[in-house]
Amino acid sequence: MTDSKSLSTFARADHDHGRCVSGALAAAVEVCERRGARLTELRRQVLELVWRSHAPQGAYAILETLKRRGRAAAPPTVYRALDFLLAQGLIHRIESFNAFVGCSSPGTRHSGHFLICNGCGVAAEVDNRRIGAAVQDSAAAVGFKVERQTIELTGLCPTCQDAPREGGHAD
Amino acid sequence: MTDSKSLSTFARADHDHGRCVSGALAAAVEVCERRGARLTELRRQVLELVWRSHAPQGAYAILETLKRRGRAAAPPTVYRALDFLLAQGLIHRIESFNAFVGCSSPGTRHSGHFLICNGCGVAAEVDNRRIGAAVQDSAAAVGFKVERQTIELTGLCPTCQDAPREGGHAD
DNA sequence: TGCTGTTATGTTATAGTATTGCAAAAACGC
DNA sequence: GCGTTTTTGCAATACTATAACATAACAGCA
Repeated sequence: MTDSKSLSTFARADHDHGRCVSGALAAAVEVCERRGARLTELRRQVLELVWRSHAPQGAYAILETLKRRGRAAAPPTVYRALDFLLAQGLIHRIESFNAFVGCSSPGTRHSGHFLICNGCGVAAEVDNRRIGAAVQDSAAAVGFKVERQTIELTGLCPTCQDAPREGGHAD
Repeated sequence: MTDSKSLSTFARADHDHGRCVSGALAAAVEVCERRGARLTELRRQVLELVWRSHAPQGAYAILETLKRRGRAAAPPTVYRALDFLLAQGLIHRIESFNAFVGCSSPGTRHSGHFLICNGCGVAAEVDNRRIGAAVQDSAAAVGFKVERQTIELTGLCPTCQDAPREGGHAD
């Protein structure tokens, strides 16, 4: 009996990740189209790299990969693309890791709450009304007006609890 | 009708901050004594500087102030002192600001949840059972074992809502 | 007191993360 | 096509954090 919903459950290593990526790209095209925002080739590539894994990716890791793929780039190039994607709600920033992860339900209204596994590095986005309600309540009690929520829970996912040494970092 | 408790409400600019500082230092002495941890002069100074304001302080700001007070220091000096204070639960790290703030109830069991004002920069620590419960619940629903919580809500404190342009950053 | 193991601090260098400022190029509206 | 706006390229620099090794301070004890 819970009203929590896992938007992207902890993916097993053997899941078909290609579908995650293509789904995310398709959703991004759709969202940007609807808003008249320009999903340029660079931005599309960066989004794809963020989605490379369910583990949050650092900006410089993305930069390196871009370069290896033949696209000359400097830090601002990547950060600007990331800023765009953040603004469109296509990715989230994980503050406690200085890294970025794909949004599992772009276009819908939600504040990202994350479960991040210390074993495999995967970040799962959850949407739980009770968290949002408790948070709003707590803030309202002291007259605080919330603009942005950063809720990041680190720990161990089910798989890594069972096999603490086998999880391996999902890169 | 709420079970939330503000550990350090949004302090008015005119509050007697000296009492905040001396109280925090006294509590730190007591906590360290009890645990056989060594609150050295350097660590005491750094703790005092973290408590300089209710706005989170960056490591390099602390470093600069230390230097200006005649204590030669390099980054590792400050970071090591901060690590010690974190380990003793005397300060908290605000991930979304890369900064540190004094713990308002050192020695007691709690996971720091913060309300951070974009106007004056002040961070207030709140302890709300419902947030903790909702969070645990949400994690348990997918079999996740939480080790650490990062909960940071940014927005506007009551004062800065009333006078959006007068708040001024509390340094 | 002096020895010794441990903890804390000093110091230099470097790694990692992010932004500023300005110039060139591409896309858009007309 | 032409002027405007947006995006990207590029170089420099700012900000945040740690590694590695040397020295100093401290605690317990012979």
